[in-house]
Order: sequence, then C-alpha cells, then structure tokens
Amino acid sequence: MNKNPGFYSVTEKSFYPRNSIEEDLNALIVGSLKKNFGLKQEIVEIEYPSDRKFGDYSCNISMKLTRILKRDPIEIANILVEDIRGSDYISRVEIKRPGFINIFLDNKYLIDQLRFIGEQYGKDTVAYKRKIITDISHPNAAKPLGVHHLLSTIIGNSINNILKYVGHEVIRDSYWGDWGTQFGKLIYAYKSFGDKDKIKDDPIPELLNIYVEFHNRAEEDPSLDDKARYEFKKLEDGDKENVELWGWIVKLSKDEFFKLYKRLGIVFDYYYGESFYLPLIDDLVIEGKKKNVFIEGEEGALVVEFKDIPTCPVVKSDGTSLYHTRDIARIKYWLKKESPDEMVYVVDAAQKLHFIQLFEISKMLGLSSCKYRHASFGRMRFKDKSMSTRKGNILLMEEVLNESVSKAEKIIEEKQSSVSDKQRLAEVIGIGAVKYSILSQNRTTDIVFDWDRMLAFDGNSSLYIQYTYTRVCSIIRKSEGVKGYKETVDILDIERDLIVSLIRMPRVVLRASKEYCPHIICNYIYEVCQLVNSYYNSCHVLNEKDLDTRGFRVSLLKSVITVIKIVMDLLQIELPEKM
RNA sequence: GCCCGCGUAGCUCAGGGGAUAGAGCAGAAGCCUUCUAAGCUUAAGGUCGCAGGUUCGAUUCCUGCCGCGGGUACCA
Repeated sequence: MNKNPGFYSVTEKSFYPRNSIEEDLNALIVGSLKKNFGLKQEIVEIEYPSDRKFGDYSCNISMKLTRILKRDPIEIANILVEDIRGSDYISRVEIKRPGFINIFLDNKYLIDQLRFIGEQYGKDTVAYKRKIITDISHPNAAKPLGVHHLLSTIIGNSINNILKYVGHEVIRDSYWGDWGTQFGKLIYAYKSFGDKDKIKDDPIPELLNIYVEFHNRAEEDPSLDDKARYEFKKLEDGDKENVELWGWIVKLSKDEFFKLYKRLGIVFDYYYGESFYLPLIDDLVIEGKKKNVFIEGEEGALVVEFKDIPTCPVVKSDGTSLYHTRDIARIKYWLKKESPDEMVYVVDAAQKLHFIQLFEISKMLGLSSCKYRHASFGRMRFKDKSMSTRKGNILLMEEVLNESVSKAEKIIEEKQSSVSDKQRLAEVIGIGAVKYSILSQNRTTDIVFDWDRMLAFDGNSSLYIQYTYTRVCSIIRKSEGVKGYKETVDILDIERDLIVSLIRMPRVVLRASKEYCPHIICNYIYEVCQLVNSYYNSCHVLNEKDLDTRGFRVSLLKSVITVIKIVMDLLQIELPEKM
C-alpha cells in the first residue's frame, strides 16, 4: 500500500504511455523474462539514469530478480541483453555493476522521433480512460479570494488540464462555498451594524469588514455565535429576508470570483455551489438514519461514528446542515448523474480528516462505485501569524497578481523591451510568475508566504521558460527558406541530449496525471530549457554553413517550441513570442 | 493526550528502492563585432534531524526518539 494515495504502484497497468519507447522497451524485456525464465511479470521499471553516460534508459530488473531466481544479477542481465540487442532502434546495451542494464538508442532513430512531436504529442496516452469529477478552488462567498486560494485554484486547474490531456474525461465542477454558518454571521453583522450604501459601493472589502467586525465583537460576547447560528437556521428554513440577503451576497461574490478566474484563464463545466445540493439533504438524512449510519449524538445532533477516527456530526442540534452533509449530498448527486470512476478533491492538507470521514461515510451509505481521492497540498501561512480572514488583514489574491504584474512592468522597462503592447506582456509575465511559483513546488507541508518567492523572476521561474521560448521563436522567425535535412546528418551530443529530453515528455505528463502533481511538469520543462539555453549559447543555427545541419537545427528547435507550448498550456501559463 | 504530515547546502526547494544526492537564490571568478546577456560557463557550498531495522543496495520503506506544522463532533 502506498503512503500517498495519489501515487501509483509499479504493478499498476498503464504504467507507460501508449505507443511510447518505454512501452516498447518494457514489452521487449517482459518478453525476454517470459521466454528465458518463465516469469509472468507484466511491468519492469524503465528508468531515466541519473547520468546520461549510463544510457538513455536503464533497467534494474536483473537485480530485483536475484533473490527470486537465486542467480547472479550480471548473469541474468547477460541473458536479457541477448534479446534486447536485436532491436534496430537500440544502438548499444551495457551491463554495469551491480547489474544495471543500460540502453542507448540509435541516433537515426532519435532523429526520426522528431517527426512525431506535433501539437498532439503526449495526448491520450492513458490505457484506461476514466470519468473524473474534480473539486478545485472552493472559494467561499462570504469571504474574498485570498492569496491562499491560489494553491487549490492554480494547482487544481492544472490537474484538470493534465487529466484531460492524457485522455480522461474530466468534469470540472466548481463546488463553491455559498452556504454555511458563515452566512449566519454575515447576515447578523449586516443587520446589526452593516452599512448598506457602503457595501453597494465597494462590496467585497466592506463585506469583509463587517465579517471581521463580527469576529471582534464575538470575542467579547460569545453569545453572538449563537445569534449567527440562529440567522443561519432561519436562512436554511427559508426565511424570506435572509434568503434575499444571502442571494445578494452570493451574487456579489460570484461576480468577483469570475473576474479573477477569467484573469487566471480558469473555466468550469458546472458552477454548482453548496446550496445546490440542499434539496437533497432531507432524503439523505432519512436514508442515513434508516441505514443506521447517522445516529443520535449529543443534544439531538446526528453524527457518524467510526472505529478508528473521531466522530463526525452531520446534522447540528438545531437541525441545520454542515459541510459534510452537503458534501455527501453532492457525491450522491454526481454518482447518480454521471457514474464517475473517480472524484477528486484538490484541497489543503489541513482538511485531511474531513475527507477521510467523508469518504468513509460515503462507503457506509453504499456510495462505493467510485474512487475518492483527496489530492492534498500544503496550506499557505504567513510569517505574521495574524494574517487570516477573521482578523481582516488578509492578503487578497488580486493584490498579489497586481503586485507581480507591476514588478514585471519594471523589468520590461529596465530591459528596454521593444514589444509594442508592454501592458499585455507584463500581465503574461506577472501572472505566469505567480502561477509557476505555486505549481513548481510539491510540498504537503505548509508554505510560508514570501513576496520574493511568489514573484520570482530568476532561475527556476516562468520567466526563464518564457524567455527561452521567445529566443527560440526569434530564430524560427528568421529561418525562412531553411530547407530540411538528410537523416544521415551528424548531430552533437547536446542535440542528442535535447532529443532524448523531448521524447520523455509523454511519460512525464502521464506521471504528473497519475500523481496529480503539476510540479513534475515544471521540473521537466525547466530542465529542457536549461539544455536549450546552453545549446543556444554554444551553437549557432542561422550562421551554420552546412545546410543539413542548419536544417536539422531549425527542425529541432521547432520541436522544442512545440513541447514548451504543450506543457505550458497544461500549466495554464501563457507564452509571449517576443519580449 | 491521540491521529496525520514534514525535517535535504546559509536561504527557498527538487529527488520514482539504484550508480558520484541535484537546482535556484545569496556570495566568488569569467563570457556580448554572431540567432534577444531576462542568457551561458566555472569553482565553492551536505553527518539527507538522531538512532536502530529490512534489503544486493535506503535521502527514499519500517520502528523509536527529537523538532516544527496541522487536525481532533455541531466552522469550512
């Protein structure tokens, strides 16, 4: 059993992209294992060696089999290598102590692979397609989008893109928080000290103000929490005034969210908030009771008890619903409507217990036809611990984006860019930087917010990728009239390395899709760009005398552009052709 | 208390049981008469928290300890 439920195991089918080199190599070795040793193993690990001198691919199977076969790994490797050697696309196979099989691909074969790198490269590589419903971003209508929302929003959106690209059917449902006790607080605050005109003028900050004010007052007078719960109770019971107020607040928030989603390039297929599932809750409660899953708890609340994890309330003592209740209703709804294979929640790690409970309850209710996954990520914290919605000094998502764009503007000014639409370029660079800084890390630990890090424009950053892209675009623009090349063209080591990197892309993307980890793609494209920049510096393309070589170089760089485009699209980061 | 996660270079972080643990930033030394120097090259920087265990092989898996963070019934 894997530690992280998002991680695949080596026994899983569909381990390699369909029609990939890895799939071929795997079949070759698996066939040899069967022929020589009668083994039925279907997957062997084809690895990328730490150093290219150890081959383009390597396999460790002979060491893994030493105990099972009770033979020396070198001896096993020798037998396997006899079969591998015969393939025309492999130029050389080496055995290295303590038993690695290192495989080198033939140069002509590698050059030929460039043909396949087109707009669809690495697409639909998954062997078993699934229908997946995702929950990302989850903004809360009672509060503005803070910088911490960027994690689930940006990572989740990229996960949606990646899952789709490799061939899954993805239903992007924006399950957003438009219901819950926080509305009771907001409604109470509005009624007792809210200023309607102020809210109309500048809704989002003013709603936050009264929300914060409520918490300040509640600290002095804890009875306010009960009053807020009472307002929520009235709302859930359909009180006309409260429902109207709620609708108004939700509308204001929704407009705000959409504005930001548009700026980030994020779209959904459905926008069903929590309130959408309310009509299903009565039946759910009846069913839960009937199945003895929902049982009477303290003070008349309904709870679910488990063997090893804390008890979880599903209906409050005053009869109102909870986050869990609406979440279960949502699962019921979608299972009936779409029969998905999987439901994915891209939510921070602090909510782990919530999801363990939710998934467990779903199974107890018989909702087990689908696989549930909490793709968890770290929370964003601040050096100053008082940064929270309740305290009010929240850092808004929009502020961060604006700050990044204005930093980008300054850089564009410094570099004396000749681009005509500098504002547009600043937006592309600024937003890209924020996205990349979030996407490139894989921490389940909390992330401490840091401006320098969030707005990184050096080293492993989106700007580096974007700059590489524009440099290559520039060469391609000037390469008109450059002809093709003969397949016998001689290539340099660095060109060979570059091709080997490019053809790894399908597997990298597939792996990112299996682990729900976009950062794998960031690491990959950064490495590719490092190679490209190094190449750019050491070889000239357009001045190259040899026509074949020049043709090949242009063609190679076109493939580079294609790969950068595809993966940056998966990360939802725009690429400028000029900077 | 119990449960979960994390601890890798001065800082921020990659690292799929595999070969000499890698990047960026900061600091040091170089490279623009050639396709965008927003770049490239080189050197320096490590007890992979500590101690055991499993394994041909452990930064990676297991156990214990230490440190940090999160969660722990009517918040989401």
